[in-house]
Amino acid sequence: MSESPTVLVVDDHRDIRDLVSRYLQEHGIRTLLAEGGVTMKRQLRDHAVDLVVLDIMMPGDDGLTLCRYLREHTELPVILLTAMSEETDRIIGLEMGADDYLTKPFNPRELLARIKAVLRRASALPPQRAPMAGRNLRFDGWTLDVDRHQLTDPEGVEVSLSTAEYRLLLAFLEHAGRVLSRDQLMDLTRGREADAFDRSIDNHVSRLRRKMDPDARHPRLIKTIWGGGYQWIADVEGAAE
Amino acid sequence: MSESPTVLVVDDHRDIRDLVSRYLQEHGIRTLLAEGGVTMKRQLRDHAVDLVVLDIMMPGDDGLTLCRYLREHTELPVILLTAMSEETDRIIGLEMGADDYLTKPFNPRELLARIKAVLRRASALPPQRAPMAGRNLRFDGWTLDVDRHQLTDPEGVEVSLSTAEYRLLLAFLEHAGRVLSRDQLMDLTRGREADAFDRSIDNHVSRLRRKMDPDARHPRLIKTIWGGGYQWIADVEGAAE
DNA sequence: GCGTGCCTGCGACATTTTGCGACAAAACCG
DNA sequence: CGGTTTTGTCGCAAAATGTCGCAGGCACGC
Repeated sequence: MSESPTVLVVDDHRDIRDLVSRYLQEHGIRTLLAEGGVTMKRQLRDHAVDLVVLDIMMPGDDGLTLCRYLREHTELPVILLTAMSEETDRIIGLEMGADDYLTKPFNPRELLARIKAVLRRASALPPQRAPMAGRNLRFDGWTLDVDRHQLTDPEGVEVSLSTAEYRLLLAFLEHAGRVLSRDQLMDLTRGREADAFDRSIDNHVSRLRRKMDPDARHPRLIKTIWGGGYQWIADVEGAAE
Repeated sequence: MSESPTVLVVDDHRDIRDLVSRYLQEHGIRTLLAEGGVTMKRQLRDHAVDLVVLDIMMPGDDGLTLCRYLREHTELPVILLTAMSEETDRIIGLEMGADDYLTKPFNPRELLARIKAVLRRASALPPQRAPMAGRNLRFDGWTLDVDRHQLTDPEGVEVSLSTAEYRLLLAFLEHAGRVLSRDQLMDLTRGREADAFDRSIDNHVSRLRRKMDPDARHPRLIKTIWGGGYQWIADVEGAAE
């Protein structure tokens, strides 16, 4: 999904389709469009779709009918667009099992954030929590006490980590050697909603490096994979993998 | 659960679903809805649900049947909604293992309070087994005499604790190593309802730290988990876990 | 009943952690 | 080499936490 997910936008208003489509494409998401149920089904038949954005207020086959259709015939996640006041629609939509909804008028950025959040959840890394507990992890002279959230540098000095820094470090250690995208790191550290322009992972990596890996030219611990994310490059003793 | 718990509301009356859903969402709880058993099961299949609110008076698969289904197929906590006079249903419901019930007409605020209470309980902890009694707990040089509620510092000097401080300390010792949310700590120390802006736990932690763990930078006993709560990080001898 | 002292919760303010915009620096692309 | 994309990092503001002082409540002794 980090690649380029495909989203099918179903809405009878051309201007909305265009707006959404353009915005999503500008942010690395492939879009397919449909103005109603017939086109939607053809698109689904002809293309590999990762997620459907569905306006619930449409003539003909209305949105709820299509939502039910999607539920019954596919496994696709669905995000509904509902008119501001149509609480009822929203509620029915949630009953039908939509994964999220957005009320119109909506902020495209908000839509993108929801899309990414839903897709991230679908492609999350297998967690591997249990084996870590009760261990000390060692790498390049450093020691991380997993129970105490306590980090010790090669000279034995304790270095305090904030919660987010600790989680990020642990995510790296649990997946040492693997290239982790920002989305994956976001998932591993919180599962929080990622904004389109969320640079918080970069910030935390920066803060971690300042404490642990100050030579930016030749990182010994966290390597930047240009266009891909970050990678833990030091050997880790005591890790499960 | 501190995150944003998801509650599935199962009721055949749209107005009730509507009311409950809106109220809960306004207070930071995600809601999913179902008008009956079929939708309920689909929602459970498709989403991560933390708790189910179930109307017991429904046509078709009636509420008791669904409650039994939930008991047998899930570990989810259940709160029942019952009509005022249906004492029988209520009793049967509790016998079936519902975690709480509310009689209609109910106050949404009351429902929210019950939901929070049940979730707190559910997300916590092997309930305190009696074995603590009659023991002395030791950690980092300190000793807590559980029977006498008496604390002794590493030099053998007795340190007096107020009731709340003692309970808080015991809660930590009984769940050493675990991250405890403020809600959970509230439960463990009093079972009292946690207000949104209740900072009393923070205060008690602060007071405990002043007596026992004065170096805020490098706590040896109680660590703050930002956005999560507190965690006892010292080894405890004599504890059950 | 009345004062005294301790416990407790709350408001208020200080401090820390986080996330985000902005812009500089680096990497990539021809 | 210039132009574009991606990343590094700074500063700021919002959110969460730490902590102080105060006031109400309660127990106790007079």
